[in-house]
Amino acid sequence: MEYNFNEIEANWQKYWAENQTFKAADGSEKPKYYVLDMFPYPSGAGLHVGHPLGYIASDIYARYKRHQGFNVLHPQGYDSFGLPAEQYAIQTGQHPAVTTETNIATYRTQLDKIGFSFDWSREVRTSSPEYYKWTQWIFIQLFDSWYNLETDKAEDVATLVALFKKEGNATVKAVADEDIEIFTAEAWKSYSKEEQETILLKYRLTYLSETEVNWCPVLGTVLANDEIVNGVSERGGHPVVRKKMTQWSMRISAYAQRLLDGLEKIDWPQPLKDSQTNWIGRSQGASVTFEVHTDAPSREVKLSFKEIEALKEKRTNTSKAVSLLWSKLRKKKGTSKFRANYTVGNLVVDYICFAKNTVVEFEGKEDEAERKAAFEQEGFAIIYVSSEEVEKSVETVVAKIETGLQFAKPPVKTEVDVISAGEAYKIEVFTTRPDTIFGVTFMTLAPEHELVSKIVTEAQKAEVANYIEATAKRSERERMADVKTISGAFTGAYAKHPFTGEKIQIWIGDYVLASYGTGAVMAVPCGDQRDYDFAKHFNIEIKNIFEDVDISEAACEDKTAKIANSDFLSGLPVKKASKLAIYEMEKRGFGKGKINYRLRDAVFSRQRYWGEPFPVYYKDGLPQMIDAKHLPIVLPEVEKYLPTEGGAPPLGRAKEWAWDSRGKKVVSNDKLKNKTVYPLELNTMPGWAGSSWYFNRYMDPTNEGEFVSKEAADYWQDIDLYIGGSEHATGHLLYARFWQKFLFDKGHLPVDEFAKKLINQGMILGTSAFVYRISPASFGFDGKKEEVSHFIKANPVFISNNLLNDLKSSPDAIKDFNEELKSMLNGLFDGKLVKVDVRINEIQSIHADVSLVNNSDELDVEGFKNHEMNKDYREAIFISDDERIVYPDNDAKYTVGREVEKMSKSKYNVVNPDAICEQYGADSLRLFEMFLGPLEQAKPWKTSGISGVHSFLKKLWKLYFTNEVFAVSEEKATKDELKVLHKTIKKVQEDIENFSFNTSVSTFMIAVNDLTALKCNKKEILEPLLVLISPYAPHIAEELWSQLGHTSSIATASFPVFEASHLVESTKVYPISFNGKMRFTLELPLDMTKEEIEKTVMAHEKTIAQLDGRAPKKVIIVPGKIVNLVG
RNA sequence: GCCUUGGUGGCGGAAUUGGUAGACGCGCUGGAUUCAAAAUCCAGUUUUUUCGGAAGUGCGGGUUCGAUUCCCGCCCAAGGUACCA
Repeated sequence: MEYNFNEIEANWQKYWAENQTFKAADGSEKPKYYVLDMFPYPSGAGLHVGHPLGYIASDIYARYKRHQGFNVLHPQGYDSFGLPAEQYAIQTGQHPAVTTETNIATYRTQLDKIGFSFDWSREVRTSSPEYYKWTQWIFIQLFDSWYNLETDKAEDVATLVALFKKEGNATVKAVADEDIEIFTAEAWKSYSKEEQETILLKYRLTYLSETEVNWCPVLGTVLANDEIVNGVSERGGHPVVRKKMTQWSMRISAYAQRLLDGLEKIDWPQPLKDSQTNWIGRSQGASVTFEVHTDAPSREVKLSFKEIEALKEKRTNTSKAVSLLWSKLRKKKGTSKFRANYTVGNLVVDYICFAKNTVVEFEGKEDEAERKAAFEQEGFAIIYVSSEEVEKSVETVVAKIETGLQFAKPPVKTEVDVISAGEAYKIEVFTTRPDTIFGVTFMTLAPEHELVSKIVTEAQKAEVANYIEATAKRSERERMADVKTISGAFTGAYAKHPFTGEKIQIWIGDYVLASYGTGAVMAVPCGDQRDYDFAKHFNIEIKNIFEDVDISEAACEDKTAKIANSDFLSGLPVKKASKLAIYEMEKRGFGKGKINYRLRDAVFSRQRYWGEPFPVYYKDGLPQMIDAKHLPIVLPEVEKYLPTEGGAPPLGRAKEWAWDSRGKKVVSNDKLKNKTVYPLELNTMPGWAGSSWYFNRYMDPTNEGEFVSKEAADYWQDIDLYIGGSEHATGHLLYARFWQKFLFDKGHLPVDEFAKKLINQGMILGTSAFVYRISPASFGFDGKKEEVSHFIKANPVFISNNLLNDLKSSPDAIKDFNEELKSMLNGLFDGKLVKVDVRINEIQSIHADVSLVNNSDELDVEGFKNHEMNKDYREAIFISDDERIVYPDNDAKYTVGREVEKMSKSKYNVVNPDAICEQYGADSLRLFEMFLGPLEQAKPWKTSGISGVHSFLKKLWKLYFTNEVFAVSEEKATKDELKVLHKTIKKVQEDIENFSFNTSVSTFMIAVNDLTALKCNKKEILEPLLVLISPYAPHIAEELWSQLGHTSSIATASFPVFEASHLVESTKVYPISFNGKMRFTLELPLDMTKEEIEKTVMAHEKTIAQLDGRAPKKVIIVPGKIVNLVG
């Protein structure tokens, strides 16, 4: 009987579908195992051989786990919202749902042909309303939650409101917007509902905000950072600009630390973990606040930091009163704002109010008279208070100060400006090197920094404005490409060094990014190369604060250098100095330890049609959630899929897109004039919304009451093995982890990481084929110009790859070839050709369809000429390797050039799995894809190799047949046969568990070769062999299994058990090596002692020959392994 | 630049904790079978060689009786990331 794979495979695929062989049972007694592939986006192009690679691997694992007795969940579905269907809709008017449906059908047919053991009863599609109902529900949950840093998890907004009611927001530790104002419980209660809502929006895990987004005008939508490559859109390569828009955002930054920590407990590939780690970008350091002087201050501090400290120490024993009074004064705002411990001249005042030019001093200092004179000279009024009166009644003292202030003069502006501290600006910076604070010699702000316009001096205004304009003009892309050029402008303003009080110039420069940290840096030129370059370029002071380090050429970024010239930090190593610096900053109130993350909140709005609608309507400009029981809010119909003329998203075209809050349903826009009808959100959700939780839906795919039931989630828990591409590292895989953690926090899921183990399958690359066209300019014709160009156009000349390589190798070869070619072509061109001058660098490479090339790289020339994409080459002339013109009736061969590239339609290197299944069978395809190489590695596809695995299957088949008749013997297996079987069991089991599928294919080949050589047809061997092979080649295994007389699927058989006893040997073929090099082998009994081995080896003739009379210095014998003689 | 992964025949790739480098397959060469082709089977296939052997896993060192494997320094390729303070 023939191995008729087409028939066998079709039969078994039908059997599996009809019998639901791979349906996963809920709540089974068996242990669970969840194997998942990243679900595909069903594109119009269908599958190519690269797509199933991961699916085959996971299928092998799933089938293996079933043989091991696990209840395996191995589902599949479609990530069916997406841009291509929408763009197709824009071009053709075809509804994306229709396109998607068609594409899914194609995918399903293709997938079915490969024989996957998917449980299709659990299929999900992100674009189906039954599914996105729950995506919308999760969105509402996020809206209803805030992140409590106290408990370090997401909580219901109700708990936040309760806190506000009780104690205001000063004590609440939450991840929230930056611009939160502090309010008391009373204030909260007094706010209107709208005001309260506006405040709450700043705390919610999904929130509306005016965000600068990546707007792509051509696509008419916002793009995520990972959708932009080199400054242009990933899809289509269109330009991208920054634009401010009101958008939904996800507060993923709240989870930055937990996303980082979680990586430690999951078994994911290191490169993937690393890219998530980099993406989150945690850096530890300090945030430091610098005060700004808008011009050179007259009251420049002349004291060193130590002196100031000494002065403070000297103050009379009033600390209790001092702090008590400060606790009241510090709360004052506006023109009666006070500062403590500020310096005026050489003195440290107790409190100072710059707006009113008044100082408040405690009585009883020994140098009181001196101080009084000094303050008055500087133009300050003085209010004296005593410790006793403060301790008696601090309120009275505050009242007294307030009265005093009323009579105080406003500050006099003198020629040299005073510190305008009443309107003092503060610049907050983030640094990872607080230890280098004494090396700060200037500050740099991003040109977009909001303070720039406020602090710039008159004199510098023009220059700064020019610079800002120049940088704004340059696109993000240009700025990135041009890293070398140093540019910047001086603002004219100065900051005060918080420790030394020294004047520090404030610059702006585009090397500082507005989007990272605070958009401002403290520049330490001696310790940071960019600051160093900037300082050198603009001639700014570079202060060396490192011990014994030469910084005349470059900054010292070495973290082992000791700090010097840094007051109290001098002599300390980096780590200690950092800690101490932070400690001091915190003590003095201008800085604190801080952890900064690069991870930004994720923009969640897309101006597209084909995505999940938001369950949101707007009332008085504030977003309102639609109650969960009215979900799903179904995507409305539109007549066109483009943005509206007014620039609103496509949903702005929908006629039925308003929410009737009384009727609780979506109604026509006409009803908007009614009081209870409100406009619905026009944006849709991004592609990652649906894919961030789908793995949980497979656990309970048809549940209408919950996104997943508690029982299902408790049973299935998480994915045990997740297989997919590494391109999702910072997109899908990060967002999905975020949602999982959120849903875990809210008690909806039992685990906070969704996939225990993840494997990235490598990409299968295409092997493109090239033909080489000689440039038309190489030919000279005798005739009119038009005739010439016509000739060249009609008759392109191609030379073969081998010929091209010959020509490349020597200039003489080209000369000869020119003559040869001229005479050859003149035969065709009636002698009109007068000149041939081939230039190698002008030869054009053109992709040829790989299906036209055979295994020896020879092109089907006629096929190429008739290919639908090669209309211009119908009359082309092909020159073969041996310099002949290729005709169908001669045997001249044209070889193509080969290059490995990404598989893509435009490169004509796509190989379709259907054709392979048709020609060799699905089992061959499956084996071959695994045999290509290690799963995680990128590897080129070469169809030629498939014959190897195909003939292996034929050999396997033959083992079960004698003279074309199925014949398996019941006889007992021999020792040798059992050895082959058990060697195979051991190796295959190890390989599967290590995901080393390529090596198990060769193990099967060895086994079948060995058994063929042994002429083995024993059931005892051949039956378990089928179970071993069935995960890889399930169709042939099922067929032979049933021929053996089994009535149930081989999927129910248990995996053969390895018995070591079959592999026990009595002898060992020892490699005998000399100085570590194997020279010959010697078979010796394993029970020989070291001494006996040495004696036998030394007596051997080859040993004597090798040693050539010398005695070995040393003899190393590892029994059972090796003998090594050292000479 | 930084991070990660890799570098082994003509090609895809094996080599489990340091112990016979090149398994298995493709391709190629020769042979058998055939009217012929396909299919199938057999032998050979790292390089070099004076046919004894010798060299050999990107390069240069090191540890070891012994290194593709471990350590140090470099080169190259692929992927990620980027004025990240």
